[in-house]
Amino acid sequence: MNSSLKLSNRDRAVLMKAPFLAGLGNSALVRLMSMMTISTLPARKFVMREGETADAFYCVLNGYVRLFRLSREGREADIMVCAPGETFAEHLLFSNDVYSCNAQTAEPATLARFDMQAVRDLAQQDPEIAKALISAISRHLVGTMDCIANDRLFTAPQRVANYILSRCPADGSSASIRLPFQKSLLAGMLGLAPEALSRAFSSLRRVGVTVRGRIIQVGDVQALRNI
Amino acid sequence: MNSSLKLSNRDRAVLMKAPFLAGLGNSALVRLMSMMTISTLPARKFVMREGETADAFYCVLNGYVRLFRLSREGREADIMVCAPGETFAEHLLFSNDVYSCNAQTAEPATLARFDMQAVRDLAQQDPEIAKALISAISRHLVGTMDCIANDRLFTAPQRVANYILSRCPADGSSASIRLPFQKSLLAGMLGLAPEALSRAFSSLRRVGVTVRGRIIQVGDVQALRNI
DNA sequence: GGAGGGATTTGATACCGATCAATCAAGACC
DNA sequence: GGTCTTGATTGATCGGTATCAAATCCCTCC
Repeated sequence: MNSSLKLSNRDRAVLMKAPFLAGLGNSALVRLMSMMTISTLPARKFVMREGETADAFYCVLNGYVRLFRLSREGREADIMVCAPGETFAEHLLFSNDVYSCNAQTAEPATLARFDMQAVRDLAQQDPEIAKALISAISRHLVGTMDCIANDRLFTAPQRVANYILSRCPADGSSASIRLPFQKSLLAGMLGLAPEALSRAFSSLRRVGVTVRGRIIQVGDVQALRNI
Repeated sequence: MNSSLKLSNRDRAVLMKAPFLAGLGNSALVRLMSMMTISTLPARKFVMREGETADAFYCVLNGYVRLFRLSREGREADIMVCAPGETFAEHLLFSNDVYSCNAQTAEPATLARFDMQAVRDLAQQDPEIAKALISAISRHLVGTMDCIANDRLFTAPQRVANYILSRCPADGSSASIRLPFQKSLLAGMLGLAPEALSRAFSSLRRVGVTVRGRIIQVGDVQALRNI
């Protein structure tokens, strides 16, 4: 792990466009950015562990981070996957608690780390930052509620179709998208074993979905909506 | 539906202890309470519907409210059940959006209604209220994350055992609890069909769980933890 | 461009929970 | 207290997904 205070231009651009920071004025932005630290991590590196005291939250600048919980027998359940621009664990800011899940990089990743105590103090003073926090946490809540509904309402092929559609341009009859990560990560996001994801893809062939490596081609977007 | 500005003493006590309001100082409290409206609703009454513009959020004062989403075929998936003292839909405060799920009273209920625009204005001025919102939304996020992990890690009997344990005093070898609502509501909360809940209860008999009506008796709390 | 190794796919099987149908218990209401 | 409606249980069956094992693919690194 390499830790520094300096941002690459690419990472800086991601950070400035991150939902958490995007709406902020210059002074709030400077104050937040002056207290953060940047670190570059290898794949499969733990960023936080269930039960540790929650003294920081993070913003993903590059790569993907997987939040998951472990059962007693060691089985893993993904709770959320964070893409570049997304924050995680910021909802523990005012709870003075421990992390309730593990976070692990799914691939080499760059993260910005924010000290809880420092941001807590800022948020108390600056209503703009408080609002940014509300927005970020609200966004996550919407995501997890969607996730519960998807898990409970839809089968594996339907969840996969929903995911593909969410990454397709809304218009057009055919589309081609590229997965930004491994299929096993997508499987976890959708609450599936990798084998089940694979079978779901192949069952979508009959509605015109072709998969080769990370490339997914959709023959008829509208047909996919009806699955 | 009966709408009024007046609170019963009982409802007032619930409101004052609600996590959302509990930490507030007197002036914030007065301002919030002066803008809310109280309504008493019969069972199975819709409070909000998926797709409607989100112009209010609510705090449950009495009864239970079920948040759920519908599939195209009309199947329902519960996303969250709100008990007295809990708020819902407050996470849409800064998103200017539509409700993303339906809310229905599970039994006769009393709710406090807060106008989004009015609270939004208050939250911008009063950091105390902003903090209360962060806490309320964060609490919900923790709940939904737990829900995802439970769904994905545990079988029906395990989820039921977890629920029972969450309502048992931590110490003691035996315990007796009373469900505060119908079993069908509990089934929905746990992502189960009512039949599956029933079977889960009966499978827990062999670890000393006895169910009669709404009364659940646990012979050995520790044994239940190992399931 | 080719080898090596991890990721993905495919097949066989088992388990879990949904669904449908029928019975049973329990409140609610008069 | 008896009827009547609604909620809960039980049984039988089916579909969906996990799991384990083996084969294959793809990507990365040289």
